[in-house]
Amino acid sequence: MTPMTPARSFPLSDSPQLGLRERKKIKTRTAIRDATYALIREQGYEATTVEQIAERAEVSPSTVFRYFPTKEDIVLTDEYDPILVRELNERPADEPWTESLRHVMRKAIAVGLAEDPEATRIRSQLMLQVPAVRARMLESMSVTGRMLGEAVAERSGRSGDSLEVRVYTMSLIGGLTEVSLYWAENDFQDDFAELFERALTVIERGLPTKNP
Amino acid sequence: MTPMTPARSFPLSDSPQLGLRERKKIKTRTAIRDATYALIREQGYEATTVEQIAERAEVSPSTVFRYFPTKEDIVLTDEYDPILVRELNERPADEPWTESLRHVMRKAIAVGLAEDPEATRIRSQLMLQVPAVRARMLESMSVTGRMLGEAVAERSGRSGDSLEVRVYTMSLIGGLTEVSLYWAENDFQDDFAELFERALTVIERGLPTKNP
DNA sequence: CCATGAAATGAGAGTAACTCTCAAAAGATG
DNA sequence: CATCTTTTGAGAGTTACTCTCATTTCATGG
Repeated sequence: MTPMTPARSFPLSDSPQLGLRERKKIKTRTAIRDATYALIREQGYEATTVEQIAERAEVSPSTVFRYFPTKEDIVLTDEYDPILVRELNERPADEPWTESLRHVMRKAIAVGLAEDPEATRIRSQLMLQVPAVRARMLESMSVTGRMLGEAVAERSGRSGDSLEVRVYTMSLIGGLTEVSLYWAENDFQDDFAELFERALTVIERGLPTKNP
Repeated sequence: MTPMTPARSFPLSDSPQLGLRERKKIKTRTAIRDATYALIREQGYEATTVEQIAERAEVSPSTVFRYFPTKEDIVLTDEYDPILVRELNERPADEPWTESLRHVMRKAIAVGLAEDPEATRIRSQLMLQVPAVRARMLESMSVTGRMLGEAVAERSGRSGDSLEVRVYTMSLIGGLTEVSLYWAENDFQDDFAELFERALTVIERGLPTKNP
């Protein structure tokens, strides 16, 4: 659920019994991300260079690239996909899986919006304005799609590699991405959850013809 | 329908009463594309530099960038989107528009496969292997989606900007993109048109649950 | 057929995202 | 504290892409 989940790494205040090394890694990771968001807010995406990001995050440019393969990824990457899938697997097994999906997505959206609304908004905005970001976003959505596909497959008694499952999940993802775009285009004025419900309805039931 | 349409420019043997200038432009355009396809076939995508492309096409690197904004676009761009939309608009107005879509897509696929099967295959392959290409492909599909959306909107008595139309077309596009990927992954052994039909069915009717 | 204007091209310099390599720094471990 | 491993920084190199300007190439009217 890349577009509406927050950017932060994990639990961040409580870092359990991880070694100092691991904790530092998490810290630089979020430092880089925070620096990036700040700079983008100030100057926009294109004007922000990786060198500037490195400077503000107080690391070397090399390190930035070690943590994020591309500049777009700094903005886009999150760690919520596995959580999302786990959540889906925990739904009661006899629930129709479209309904499960609905629940899980709804929850993901709620959490994302609550936990880091700014990041969520910045992401959607960039998705709208910067083609490279949008492209990469779709790409990463397709990864999410594959994970969902696995879960869906299990439930629906098909293989995750089957054409049917893949087409279905990707069409789902494609549709939902469009919701984010629509939301951003209208300056975040609509209620995201409601847009999402409408979208799900369309995807499930198709587009009723108004003039037959 | 970017992924399954050929790369060639227009009519190419018969260049009507276009000025010499226009004809030359078309020629360099296809020269660049042909050079690119050839080099990719020989060395792969990453290993092929724009400089090499320019050299083989006998133009300067500057010119390559004048014709195609990015390297990925050389592979991906086609001029069939408007044709596709026109075709859609020419379907009988009383035909259910899902049926119209079906017809039009089917035709696009047939034409694309017939006219330039190699380009079609190379594209799908690159989409599979090169993330940058796949990303850009999805991006360009979303443009196609918007055009389709306009047409669909007119038919279904909604605005092309409505959330419903946008979600619907993007989910359609997303699903169909997945068909190309699936096809490429399985080494083009399946019958594309048949895969496409199966995908449309899933999109229209949803995924029937096998174990309720 | 040539002169003038407009458009396309090439050459070259510049930027910024990435990649690779290697030596120095910092955390883990006994 | 000594050693081993992982992480970092520095720097050089590649390549996609941008901009500018002089030169060439086509279009056009006389």
